[in-house]
Amino acid sequence: MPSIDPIERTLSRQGHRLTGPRRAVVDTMRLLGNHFTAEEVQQALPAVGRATIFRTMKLMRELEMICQVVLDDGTIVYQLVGEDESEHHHHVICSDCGKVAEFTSDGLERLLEDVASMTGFEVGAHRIELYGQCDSCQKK
Amino acid sequence: MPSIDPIERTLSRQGHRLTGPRRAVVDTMRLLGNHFTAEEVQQALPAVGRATIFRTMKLMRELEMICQVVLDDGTIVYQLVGEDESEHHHHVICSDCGKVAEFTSDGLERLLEDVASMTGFEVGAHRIELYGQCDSCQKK
DNA sequence: ACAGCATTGATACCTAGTATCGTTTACCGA
DNA sequence: TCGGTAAACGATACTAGGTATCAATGCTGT
Repeated sequence: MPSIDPIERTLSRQGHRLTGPRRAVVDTMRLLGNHFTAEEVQQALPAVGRATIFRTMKLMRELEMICQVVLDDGTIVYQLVGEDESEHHHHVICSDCGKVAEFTSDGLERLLEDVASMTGFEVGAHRIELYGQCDSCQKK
Repeated sequence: MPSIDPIERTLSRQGHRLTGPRRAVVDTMRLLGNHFTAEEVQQALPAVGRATIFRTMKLMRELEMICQVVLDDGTIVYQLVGEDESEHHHHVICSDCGKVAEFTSDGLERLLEDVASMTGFEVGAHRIELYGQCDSCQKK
């Protein structure tokens, strides 16, 4: 009996069990909105064990259901990935409110190829994060 | 009586004391070569307190004498910044041997400006790290 | 409906770093 | 060169974010 929920569907289709704690974690992430820390998820779910929260988040990261974002001060937040936007993308992060936005850029990818060949590296992955002020924080 | 060492010179010119532990940390970093973790510095200097290692490394980061590099698995290494290459740059990291190389790219900077205006963000800082195989690891 | 294995919670542990605090020491000025 | 003093020190305890262990629980295919 596949659930209607796309995240839960993907989990079970990938051979993972659909347990109460997992559903709770997914629901909580949606409640928390744009971005959240592991600790926020944890505090919202005192009934779920700490290890389970981290295990579930790790699983979701592996299945690319959430992505990890490193803020400029080094703290780590996560964001749910929508079905449509699951393609390769990067993040712009507001240093004031912490809001995380996404962007894609073909130009960027091409430029990275150039850099790769210049340095003699064969580049497989990258981490790109931009920090600044979102438009609403600029207005304040 | 300014010392001949450029790093030590900068330290004292910026109003910081030139202590034994600080000299030891700087020397050790040079011995460790291309890149090193805080733990490696620590283990090479059992006589120096753990807190002092981290305090010194934090200070050096603030004075931009070393830069922090996040590896693809999340571990953090550091690299001494040469006097000449102290300008804005990014890192290419070998996933096999951990070697850290640097690059600069005006094109990249320009592209990031574009992305910024597209998303409505005013971007102040960024974190860019490329992961791959360096030429010598490719040959193996 | 039930066996079996994935998953769980509790707990201990880990890495990377910061805070506190009483002691030591580099440095500047006399 | 000799203090006085604030900066820096080591030891220690603590934090954040995450992993390892292991016995108990509970999904799920048949």
